[in-house]
Amino acid sequence: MGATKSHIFTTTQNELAQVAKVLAHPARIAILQHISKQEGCICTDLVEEIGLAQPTISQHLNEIKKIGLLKGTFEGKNLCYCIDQDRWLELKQLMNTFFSNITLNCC
Amino acid sequence: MGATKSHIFTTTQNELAQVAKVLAHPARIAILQHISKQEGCICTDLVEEIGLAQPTISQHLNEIKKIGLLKGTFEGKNLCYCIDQDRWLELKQLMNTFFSNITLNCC
DNA sequence: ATTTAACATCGTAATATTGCAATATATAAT
DNA sequence: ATTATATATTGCAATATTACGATGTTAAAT
Repeated sequence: MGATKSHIFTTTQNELAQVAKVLAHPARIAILQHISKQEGCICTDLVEEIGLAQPTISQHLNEIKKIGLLKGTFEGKNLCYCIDQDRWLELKQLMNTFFSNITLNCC
Repeated sequence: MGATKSHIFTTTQNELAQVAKVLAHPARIAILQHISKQEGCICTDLVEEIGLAQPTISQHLNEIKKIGLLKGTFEGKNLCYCIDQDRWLELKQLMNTFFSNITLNCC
């Protein structure tokens, strides 16, 4: 025991939870907001901006990447990437649908 | 180390992450969806519906309660509660604002 | 007053997350 | 080729989450 029992839930329920999990850390919220503030792709020092150690930032970026939210060049000296528009709108839609489908017919 | 460094982030960033954290489990998504399907307040067997043990469900309900999303009677034999409308709309708004404020000006 | 039913709490095991130092890798610059 | 710089990976410690059995609590029913 201790692990989430994903198999007893629907695909959508698991998907929603997975997206929420990525957003469930202030560092990842901050990273997304910071990328969004940039003009184009981000190539600057996210480590200084956020205030966590480099491996920690790298780890958080990986979580965001896992759900397909980042695209760009990931090799070489300068990492240049940005938010994947299509995926972002997809997830925004998913969240919005969830929030809208909860009907409040009580109290 | 191992604990989230909340103090280096803004109130909004922490708040968003906290809300997302509550949604970051399929059981809690399922619970919210199930309450929403009911006509009025929920007084039925959530344990059977979801398929997790009673203490586990109780724990998840507590997480949802912590961010003020449930209201109703919590004492006695029959637990009757529902989603707090004002709070729900507040959180929906918070999430929506976050998603809308991320601008996609790249690639 | 006892029993029963519904839910909460406690204790604990399994697993996941967070964070960072150390180290590896990969490219650009010299 | 060597050095410098940027990011990834590894390994590990601290903490948090998930799940449930056992037990406690509360109130209605008998």
